Amino acid sequence: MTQLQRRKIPDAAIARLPIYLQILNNLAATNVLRFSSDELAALAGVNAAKVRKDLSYLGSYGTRGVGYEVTYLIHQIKRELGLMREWNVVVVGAGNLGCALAKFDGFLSRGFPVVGIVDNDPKKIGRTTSSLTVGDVGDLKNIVRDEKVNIGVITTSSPAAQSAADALIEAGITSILNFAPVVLSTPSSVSVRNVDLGVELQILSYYEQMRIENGSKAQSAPQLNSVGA
Amino acid sequence: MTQLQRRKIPDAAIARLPIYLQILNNLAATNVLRFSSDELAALAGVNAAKVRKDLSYLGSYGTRGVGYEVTYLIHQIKRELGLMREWNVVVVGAGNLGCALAKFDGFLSRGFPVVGIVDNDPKKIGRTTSSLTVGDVGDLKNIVRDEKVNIGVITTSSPAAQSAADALIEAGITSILNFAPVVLSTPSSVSVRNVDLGVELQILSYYEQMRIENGSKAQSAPQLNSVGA
DNA sequence: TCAACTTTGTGAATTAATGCACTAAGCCCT
DNA sequence: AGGGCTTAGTGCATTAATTCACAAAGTTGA
Repeated sequence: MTQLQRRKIPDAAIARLPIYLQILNNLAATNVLRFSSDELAALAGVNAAKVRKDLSYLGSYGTRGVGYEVTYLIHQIKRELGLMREWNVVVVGAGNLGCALAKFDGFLSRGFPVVGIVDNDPKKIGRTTSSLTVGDVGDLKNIVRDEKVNIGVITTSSPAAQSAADALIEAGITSILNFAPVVLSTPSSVSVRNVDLGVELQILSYYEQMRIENGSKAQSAPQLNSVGA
Repeated sequence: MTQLQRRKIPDAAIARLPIYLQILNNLAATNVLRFSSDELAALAGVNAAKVRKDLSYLGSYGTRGVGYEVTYLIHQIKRELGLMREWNVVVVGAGNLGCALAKFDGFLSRGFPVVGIVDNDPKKIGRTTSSLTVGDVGDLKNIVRDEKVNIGVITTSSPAAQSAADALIEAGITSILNFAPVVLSTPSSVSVRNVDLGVELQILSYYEQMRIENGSKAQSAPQLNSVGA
């Protein structure tokens, strides 16, 4: 294998590419053909040099004096992020949130079809929600194999989250989106992103309190979150 | 005002304090009295030196050779994050997600009671969801004043999100949690945290693709997210 | 054809975050 | 009372991320 190892893009830049992509999709929808780093920076609320540097990690796709082509850049960002294909998702935990996500069309529309939902509660297994029937968490391995699942979403209660993660990993999943407010213990070969609303509110609380204490001289919260592994 | 400006804690540390807090609450619930930086580091999945540095921003509350007291540290973290009081929340957008959040008890249990929910759709206004009646977005200013709202949560569609933000800001809100996949334009005096599931999935997609391309030698996704302002 | 203008791409400086490694401090046991 | 052990606190080196500022490259118009 003399194949070139993929150029390493900084994590911080990777986290911004989806935001650029979303903005460019909006531009494309309004028939904008080109954009400059200044324009995208204004729309994304970041520094223009940062935009140029981020885009430069994809390759040299701009034209000096002109800017970047919307559709071409969309293509390049999608290629880099691995969005030229679909990634199948299974939801573990068929509670309020899990069911809401299973029927949420934002997943499918962005290329992440939810192909299964499971639970460990016999009362929930067998129920149908938006064309999916809740399966048994014990069948996860079969579901992952048969449905070619790539990503697991955990929407269980906190106490059940770790065993849900264990089951997903046992089934061969290497990417997890975790909504339970716990720190999952996983091998380093597995990617975990945490979404914890309580954490977000508590961060806001800090900056809000600071504004109150220091008058309004205080800084605001940074707009990127961090989800610890 | 010769009052000392509050010690500046790095943003990265602020984003970790809620995670420590959650772990310490679990320890307290199992009657653990003390912990060392090593133990908390293992539970939080971070470096022990980082834990010590983060906690040192709160003050010098550990005892060398012994560790930290669970309940005392909980108190200190809550004080620093502004969690000694409740912060009232209003939800803008009474769709699936908005209603789910309004009845989500994780908000209340962490000190963020949802005191109101509004929409601009006459068909939704007047409906009742878990002890709350959906109000008119036009009444936001009154609701914010009467209910002493501190934080606004945006769960509208993407096109409506900016005007929801404008309405919240007009009503005097300075902290916003945004679920719509758009970059809000807000004055720098307002704190915005974005939660975008599509972005999270796309970040996972990148690292998943990298694992496929480079064998499993590839790195995993960082576990902290970033939500740009 | 060339000068003026625009905008990318990037080296280099700066700032922020991380993690090592050591010192300081307190406990415990003999 | 004192030596050995443990662990907090932190200065410093390293790494990562951001931002500046400018050269390179292309466009446009005269």
